[in-house]
Amino acid sequence: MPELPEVETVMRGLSPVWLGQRFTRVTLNRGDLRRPFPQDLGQRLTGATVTACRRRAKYGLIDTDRGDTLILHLGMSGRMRVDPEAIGKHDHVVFETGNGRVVAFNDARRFGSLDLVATADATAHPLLAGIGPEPLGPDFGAVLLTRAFADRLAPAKALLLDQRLIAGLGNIYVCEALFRAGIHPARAGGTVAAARLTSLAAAVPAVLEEAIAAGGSSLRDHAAPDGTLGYFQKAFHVYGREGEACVTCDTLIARIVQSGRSSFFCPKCQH
DNA sequence: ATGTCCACCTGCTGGC
DNA sequence: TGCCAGCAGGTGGACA
Repeated sequence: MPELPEVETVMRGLSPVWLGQRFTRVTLNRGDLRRPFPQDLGQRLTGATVTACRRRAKYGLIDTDRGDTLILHLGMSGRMRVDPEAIGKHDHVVFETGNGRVVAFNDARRFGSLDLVATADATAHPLLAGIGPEPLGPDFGAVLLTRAFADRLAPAKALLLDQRLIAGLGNIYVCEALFRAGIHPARAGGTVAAARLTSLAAAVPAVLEEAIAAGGSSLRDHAAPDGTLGYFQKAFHVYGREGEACVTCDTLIARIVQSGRSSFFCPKCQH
């Protein structure tokens, strides 16, 4: 479920459950996801109090008063289930806190990851070190996009998905932002007109903020930890709408495959 | 460096 | 009803 707005929704949902609370028990139901869990994960977390629930790109960061930061990535199918009725098949890690709440990190496909590092080292973590600016932060804008797209042969779609250039965008929001900016997903980055890059610089934060306000997009999964569903998928203009009418011009939305992933776009509105 | 492709997993859907 | 192909929100590493 997780692009930037979904991870943001998850961390906002986790915050009232965890902030100021002490982990009383951390149960590992397997030893790894994409990568092995740190050996001492449970030991280091148990007894520690949560001081912050943050997000960087598509990573959730949970700081503790012991100077550690839990870094979690939800992969494709990861969810944080709060107070589940029962522990299920893919509840790989279960966190219990002093307030009696239970949070299960559930991830059927196991593309997610979990690591625990010193808070001071968190931004230097190999997973986070190379990630580009936050699209909702002060460093994002037309200047950054212009630099990122200049002289590039790679399609606009691929550049926006590259986490080293911009943090947090995934397949859905790239498709939606490109539609809003009138840019064809297959257009080489270096050939996108300056005016469209300016549109894109506005479209990216706009679509992300609208999605966050809607609680993210729920396709197969629950977006928020408390089980409430995000509803931004109702506002998609192109994603998943192959063969349906463009909201602007009625032309049928098309789908192409780029690097093995679907891109949805309006053949008339996007150039 | 840049661009492309595949592997990593499980689950669901739609067509036959 | 059953089977199977195709598809799914991501990323890291291998390759030319």
